[in-house]
Amino acid sequence: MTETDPSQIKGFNRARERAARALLEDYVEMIADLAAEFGEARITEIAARLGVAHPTATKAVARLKREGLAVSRPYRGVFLTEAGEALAEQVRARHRTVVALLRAVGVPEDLAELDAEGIEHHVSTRTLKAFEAFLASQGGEKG
Amino acid sequence: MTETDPSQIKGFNRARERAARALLEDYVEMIADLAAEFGEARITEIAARLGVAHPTATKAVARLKREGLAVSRPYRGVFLTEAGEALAEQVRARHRTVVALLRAVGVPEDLAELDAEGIEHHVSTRTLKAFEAFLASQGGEKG
DNA sequence: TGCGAAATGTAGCCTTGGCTACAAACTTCG
DNA sequence: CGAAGTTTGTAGCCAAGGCTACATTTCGCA
Ligand SMILES: [Mn+2]
Ligand SMILES: [Mn+2]
Ligand SMILES: [Mn+2]
Ligand SMILES: [Mn+2]
Repeated sequence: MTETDPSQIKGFNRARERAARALLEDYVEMIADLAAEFGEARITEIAARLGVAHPTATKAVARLKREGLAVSRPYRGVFLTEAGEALAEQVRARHRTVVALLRAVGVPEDLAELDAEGIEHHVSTRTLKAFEAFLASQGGEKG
Repeated sequence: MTETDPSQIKGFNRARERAARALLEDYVEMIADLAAEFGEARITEIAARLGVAHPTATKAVARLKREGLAVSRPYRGVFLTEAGEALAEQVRARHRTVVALLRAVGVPEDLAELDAEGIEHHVSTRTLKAFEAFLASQGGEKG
């Protein structure tokens, strides 16, 4: 009896892994936003928009660099590598889809945006596909 | 120009706060499960089901005790306080609703269960209400 | 041009949440 | 009843992600 359910463990482990990646994803997305707006992402601006102190942003960017997602030189802006750009695009698309799904099931826009910031990091690729299919069916039905 | 959007900061801050609570919530839910099944929750069993080493579970339980959610004596089982029970019930209900919503928009059952383990912690009360309303409307429509 | 303000870097601290290794207590059973 | 096995506790390590305080560099402008 009482065999520990492996799929339950899997769920917890996955949630932990995704939580660990969440920060990286938000930084990458933010850097892409700033690059689009100003041509470069400055540490101070990244920190301000994420609501953290600047040394916190510096540490996170160091981690991005270590993982090959960004590059930077001292006292200069931060730039995404190709891998970083690709991740940013994926993250941004997922964010949009999650917000759209929340809206589609009746969550008010402001709240959808707030909750999506956390939810998005736990939505797997296949679940995202399901969201897209659902949205397509809804869109077609009602216009 | 370029005023930092306060609602965006709010979203990131909220996601961070919720991520910090996620672990506590999973422990409380697990302890409630084990209490229902065995009458008490042992450290070894908690650790096994969450997929962590036992000292990790011990530390987390210490935090639960510090926050008034659980009690325990050395070499004995862990028990929830009234506050802990209340949180467990709330967490369990939210978990069910999140899974149901994912299923309702077309996510396969196994995947819904896996993704819900992470998503649930970022669903606010009002968003949960919206999910329930959506599910009720779906259920009524099709039976 | 150069000085003051702003941005960035760096040092060092804290908490959380992982881990391994080992010590101590409890339980089971011969 | 006591030895062996199981469970729990404890010590100590690590990385991530927060922070403040202070040093240094860059930038804007008088
Ligand atoms: Mn996010
Ligand atoms: Mn996002
Ligand atoms: Mn969970
Ligand atoms: Mn859960």
